[in-house]
Amino acid sequence: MPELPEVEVICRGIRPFLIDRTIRTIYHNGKNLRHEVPVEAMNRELTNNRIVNIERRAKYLLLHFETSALLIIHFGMTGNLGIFSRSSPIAKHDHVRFLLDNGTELRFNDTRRFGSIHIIYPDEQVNIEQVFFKTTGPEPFTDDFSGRYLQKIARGRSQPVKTFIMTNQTVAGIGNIYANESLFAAGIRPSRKVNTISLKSWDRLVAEIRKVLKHAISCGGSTISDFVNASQERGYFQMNFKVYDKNGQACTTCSSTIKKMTIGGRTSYYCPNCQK
DNA sequence: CAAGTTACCTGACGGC
DNA sequence: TGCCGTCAGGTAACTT
Repeated sequence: MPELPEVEVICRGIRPFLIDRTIRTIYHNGKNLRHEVPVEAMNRELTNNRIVNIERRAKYLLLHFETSALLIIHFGMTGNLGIFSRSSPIAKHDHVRFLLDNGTELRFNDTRRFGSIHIIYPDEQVNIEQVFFKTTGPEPFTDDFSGRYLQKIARGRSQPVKTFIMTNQTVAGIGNIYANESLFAAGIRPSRKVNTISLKSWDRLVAEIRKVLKHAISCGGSTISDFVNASQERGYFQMNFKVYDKNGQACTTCSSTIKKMTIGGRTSYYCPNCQK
């Protein structure tokens, strides 16, 4: 579920419930995620520690603590965070729960367990960008993400553009849904080789990626099956999908039939008339 | 090195 | 009703 817009929605949703709250107890159901859950380290570093800031970087959520300890959470395909009262029933796949000083709990739920939780120690006063995010590309909304930048790193490569923009080294946060939707908005076929794309098209793609992501955030993200924000409300950007999961349907622009193909192992959708 | 493939895990769905 | 194959928002470790 969570691409950049959904992680941003999670971030904005939990922030008001967590800033200046102190963690009292951490519970783990024993199941590992993509990596081993750092239970010992979390207990030691985060118990009785106050959350001072929460931010998103790429598809990760960063919780900053008073001691400078940092909790980094990735959501994989099905991960999510929610705020619950301590007494509300524990859901299946609630793997980690953080009991706060006001009796509420932050719960990490992840059906498929492709998510991950990392902890960065306060004494590791390293630049997180140069360590944890050293291979992560620019955020889509910053100035270093530009048509010129994409053209430069695409030089000498023959990858399909969809795979290229879904690679987090190229740009952070774009997954399968928003790659498909952005390429439609920019009029570029997902299978198009990156070394055949003009600067003008790269510029247009950058602009459309920003537009699509911002629109999705304003809609509370996309809920395909079960994504909800911190208050258990569904997103509705799926109402605005133009091509994603629209195989066989009429293009909203030209009425041509939307096609489906597999690129880099991921299902891709496009309008054969609007996207060249 | 770039690019393509596979594995990780659970659940939903369609066909038989 | 149930069994089986396929597919799903991601990513990293493989192989080619």
